[in-house]
Amino acid sequence: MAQQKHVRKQQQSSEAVVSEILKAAASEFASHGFEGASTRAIAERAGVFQAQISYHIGTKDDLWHATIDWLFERLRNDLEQGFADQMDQPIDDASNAFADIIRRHVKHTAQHPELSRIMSVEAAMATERTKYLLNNHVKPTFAALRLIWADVQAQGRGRGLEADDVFMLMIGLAPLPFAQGPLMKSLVGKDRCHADAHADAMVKLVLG
Amino acid sequence: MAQQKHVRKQQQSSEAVVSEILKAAASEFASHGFEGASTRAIAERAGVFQAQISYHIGTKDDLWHATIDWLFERLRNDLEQGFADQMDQPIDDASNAFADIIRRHVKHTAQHPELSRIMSVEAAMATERTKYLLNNHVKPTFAALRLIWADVQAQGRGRGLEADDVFMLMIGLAPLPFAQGPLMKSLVGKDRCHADAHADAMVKLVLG
DNA sequence: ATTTTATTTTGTCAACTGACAAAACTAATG
DNA sequence: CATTAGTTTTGTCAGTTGACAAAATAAAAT
Repeated sequence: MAQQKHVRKQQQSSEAVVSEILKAAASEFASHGFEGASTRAIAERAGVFQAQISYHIGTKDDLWHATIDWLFERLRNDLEQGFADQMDQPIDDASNAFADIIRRHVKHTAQHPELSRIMSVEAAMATERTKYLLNNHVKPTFAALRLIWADVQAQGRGRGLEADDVFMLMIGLAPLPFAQGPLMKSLVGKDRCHADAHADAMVKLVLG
Repeated sequence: MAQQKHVRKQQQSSEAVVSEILKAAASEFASHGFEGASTRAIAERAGVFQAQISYHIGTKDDLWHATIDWLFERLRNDLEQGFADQMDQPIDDASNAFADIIRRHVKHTAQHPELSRIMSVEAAMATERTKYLLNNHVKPTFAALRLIWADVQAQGRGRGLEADDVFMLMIGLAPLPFAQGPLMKSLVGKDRCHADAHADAMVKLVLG
């Protein structure tokens, strides 16, 4: 029973450690919710000590906020290009631009379902965390989308849907096959869980 | 500091106690997930002692299963009438029958959002609990719906949607304004969170 | 009225949780 | 090299958790 002391790891850059922690935290928060996730499990998954979370980030609450910021930044980076394309030709073909955004969004939730999962867990609760999510990330993002959707409507496209309807579809329907994969895969045809197919279905539903 | 001893409660029927516990459990599981919910909080909310959960129901896992069974039974009771109507006139007007089911379902999720919340939390995880949910409740329910949807399609209705698409809409979209109320109410117009309006929107989306 | 059964109430336990202090170590700085 | 700052590792703490045993009480059965 030789007490195998931890061999001290080659010291990584601080950012690398933080990044590992955030990645692990996203995963754990997504699976178990804020209260069900344990900082110890997060640390273990990240391959670091629990105390390193305190050191690099702070409390569990701090960790949650840092994780959310990180996840939304990644989402924004993925959507950004769609927005940029739209800015170049604001009047021209808004519905194509919007279709592109939907596709990017679906693709993103397929590759990174954690954010959607965390949101759906938190959205039920009306805590300070929900407010943070809403005010700092969701509202600003949708404010931008609203402008584009107005252009879509001005083109006579969008099947008479209001912007709010579209938001609900994007929040609720886009991530469904991925964020709730284990349930969906057994319930519906698994082709429905492929990102491209689902994106096409979404575009068709929203834009006709 | 007179130690205020608990005055023993007038003994209730066993079923009444169990029912209080299940109601409280649904609420807590919905808000905090399986692992985040504590049996102590559930007991307190139900107005009973923690040990009474062990006595009447068993472990936390037993409690979760009992809660799910209870919630699904209530859902089935609410949908049942729609099914029954459909059975009486199997060929006649399937799309009206389906619209009725959608409306009942939306209404139910509005009045009792707990089940949808629990499902969306569990669906992410692929645990034994997810399997239980799926095999014992979700699959059987949707098997029945599938038959009716086939009739709808035979009538040339249903906007070309496949049964799987409709399931996804019902699982993901129907509960959205209620199960994720705190987020939705601040994001979209709050009229969108009224059961009837949302039911109409759902019917329109699915049946045109 | 006495015994038996059903339920409630109190109390305890080991395991786990978030937080942090202190020590040990590494890498940069002078 | 000596010092300092940055980071990792170990260890500890009070509070919470699920589970259950034991005692106390109520209701039912005899």
